[in-house]
Amino acid sequence: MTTWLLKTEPDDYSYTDLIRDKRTEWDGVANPAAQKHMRDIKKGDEAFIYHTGAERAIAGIAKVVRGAYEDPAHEGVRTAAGDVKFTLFDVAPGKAAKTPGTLAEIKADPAFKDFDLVRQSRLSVMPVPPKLDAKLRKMAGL
DNA sequence: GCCAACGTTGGC
DNA sequence: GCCAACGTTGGC
Repeated sequence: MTTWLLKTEPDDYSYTDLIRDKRTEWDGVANPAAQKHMRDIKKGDEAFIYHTGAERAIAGIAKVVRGAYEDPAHEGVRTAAGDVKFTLFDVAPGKAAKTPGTLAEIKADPAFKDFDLVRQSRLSVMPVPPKLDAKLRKMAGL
């Protein structure tokens, strides 16, 4: 069981949209580093949904209802290492955050100093180490 | 609105 | 295969 963090621009797709849809394919990720992480996403994993843009806060947590599978839009494309290059996974809403776990709050805690969200601001899919997972849940009231 | 950090593209 | 130019993301 791994916990992930998924970034989204709420104007494009927000946690509220996920609640409305009840389930969605997490697509639109082209970045190779993010795709590398996505291949490891399994059914039963959980994922914080983080809103970028003006919000910069955790909006809620989602459940992975279908683990990584090949994106039919890019079928047959492989990486140099022979992995499926483009995968998708499906998520369903979990709980909405009671309190926003803001980026400012995250940055204020030295434990997050090496976290990808802080270190590599452009990465859109990243694993959350267990210690940070617990802290984030506390911050967001999840 | 700006710009740093990073990815991608295309000419060589 | 390198790298300069260009495009994009996301925090500020």
